[in-house]
Amino acid sequence: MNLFKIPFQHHMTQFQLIKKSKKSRARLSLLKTSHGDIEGPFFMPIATKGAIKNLTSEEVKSLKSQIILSNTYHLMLRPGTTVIKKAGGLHKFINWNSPILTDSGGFQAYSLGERVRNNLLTKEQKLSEVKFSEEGIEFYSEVDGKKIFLSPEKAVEIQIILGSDVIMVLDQCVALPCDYKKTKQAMELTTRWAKRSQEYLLKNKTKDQKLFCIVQGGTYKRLRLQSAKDLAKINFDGYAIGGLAVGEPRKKMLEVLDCVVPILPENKSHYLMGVGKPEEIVEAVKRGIDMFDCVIPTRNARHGTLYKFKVKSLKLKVDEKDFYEIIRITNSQFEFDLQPIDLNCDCYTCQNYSRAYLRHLFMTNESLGFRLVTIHNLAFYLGLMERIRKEIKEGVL
RNA sequence: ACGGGCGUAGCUCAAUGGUAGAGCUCCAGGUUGUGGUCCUGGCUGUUGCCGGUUCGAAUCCGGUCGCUCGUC
Repeated sequence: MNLFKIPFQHHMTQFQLIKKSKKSRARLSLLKTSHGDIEGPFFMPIATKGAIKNLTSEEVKSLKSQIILSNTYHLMLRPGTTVIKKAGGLHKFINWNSPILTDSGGFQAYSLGERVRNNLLTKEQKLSEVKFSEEGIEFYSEVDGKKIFLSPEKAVEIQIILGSDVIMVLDQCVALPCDYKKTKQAMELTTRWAKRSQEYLLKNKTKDQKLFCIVQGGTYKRLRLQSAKDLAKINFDGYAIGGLAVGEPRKKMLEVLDCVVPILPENKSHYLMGVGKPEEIVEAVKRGIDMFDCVIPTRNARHGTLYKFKVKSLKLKVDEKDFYEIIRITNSQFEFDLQPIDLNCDCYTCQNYSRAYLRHLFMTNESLGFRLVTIHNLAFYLGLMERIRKEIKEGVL
């Protein structure tokens, strides 16, 4: 019997702007969720299928990751919502008590479409097209080839069941280069889907689950502006920028941020999806972005590419892109190198293991190697965000 | 001592008379809301050595050196 059950309050402050930099558009923020508050700018490690590859939830927590990202599309295929519902939601299922953001599946449709277009699928995989319509997206399961239909409502419904703290709207991401007309259609469809998503969520949610919309429009400034304006008229909990870092020059990406971020609601989260390299993250923070996610630290770890700060000083000279370096651990120069990846890193890997040992683990294909360097790369990315927050606090960035 | 087998890239081996190759190693790149423990390139050769046959030899023949197995 819970007599003191507090009803969900829509009016509570969910996003707090702590500080605005005077040197750039960078900001310190606090995003409040029922699984805890998140200090921004922050980075979300990727747990597509409900796991940061090679790590336990406890390990990710001990790295001080404030939030992780999972994926609607992958989880609806396997294990399916029935299992997760029975487990009591995704948090309980994967033993992660902190916030979770779930991506909607729109990007997976785009990615699959690209693979079909470029003939990158293996013979066993079906060469079926991805079809976008007003109603939603039709594509085929990678698991058993079964036809799958994802509408904006369906995507939200699944994310409600997953229990994610931040729900992403279904969107249409276009492959670059893409002509103006097609880009415009995709952008407008994404906005209509965002409205439908919100209507569905407001009718069906029973607890604090935020909804983020997604700005589209390719590399056309006019379309990006229209997208941002249209979405800003609707009261979403956060504003994501999608469809970037998909092959366009970095300069283009920053130009889009320069024109879009200033017209997003100031008192809401700004999320740059899928980005990026360390220097890109810093540049985006300076343009007013609060949230990031990217596969780079975890995927590159598995491919033997490690990240290391070059300078001890907290000052990031990001314009010269010289504040970090890359180590390819399989290079023979590390065969006898008994020092840690980074002497100044306090991660579990650097405290206990040498480059020579990590190289040995990679050369012999021991899965422990993947675990240890994934831990380090995430420590690097999360440490980068910590430095960024500190520099904004100190008025440096 | 006799008989058989083998000798090709740093390593393991392909190529049976017609442009000397692969895998691993090594080196250099790449990876951006994970369908990826992956992808792209690059370096490396007096084919043990000497001679012969042939338009042409890693390949066939003779010799020689080395390794290996077997028999006495």
